[in-house]
Amino acid sequence: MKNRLRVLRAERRWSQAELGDRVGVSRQAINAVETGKHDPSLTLAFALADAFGLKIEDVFDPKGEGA
Amino acid sequence: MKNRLRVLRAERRWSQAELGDRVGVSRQAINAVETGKHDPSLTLAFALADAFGLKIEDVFDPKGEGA
DNA sequence: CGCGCATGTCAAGACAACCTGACAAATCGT
DNA sequence: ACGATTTGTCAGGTTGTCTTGACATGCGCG
Repeated sequence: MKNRLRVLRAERRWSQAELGDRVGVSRQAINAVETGKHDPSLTLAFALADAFGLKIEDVFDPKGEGA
Repeated sequence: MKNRLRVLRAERRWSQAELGDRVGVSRQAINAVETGKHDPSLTLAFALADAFGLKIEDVFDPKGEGA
């Protein structure tokens, strides 16, 4: 599962810790998703998309090019 | 996490087992998501949305009214 | 009635997604 | 150079997602 967290976060100048606070998870959880170690839960994926004002499909990519 | 699986499945006349086959999980996993016992993984959520030709946001609702 | 199919549910287990707490290394501002 | 922040990572533990296998129920069909 690819994601655009690092870019989206950089655009807003948010640290991993700040994003974690905003969506209600630990900074380690953000790091693990961002570096591809975990896939997020659906709940967390919704929270992350919402934090950036985007759709899940605009943040996460299940493969390479889908939509 | 609410979802429209039962309706979408009924529209296509698919059993839980058939949907499970289509997305690559057991029928019990489909049942558990459909009856609200589990939230699906993000990977499964993408697979389910894809099976219906919809976006995740059109199948799952994190609460009541979001987008 | 007897059969097949769909659904709901339980149990036991494997593994993934989270947590807290800690430590090291790179970067940034002053 | 120094201190503060950020990121990456590890350990150990809890909870959630999914698996197989099993059993009961309801429903339509012959």
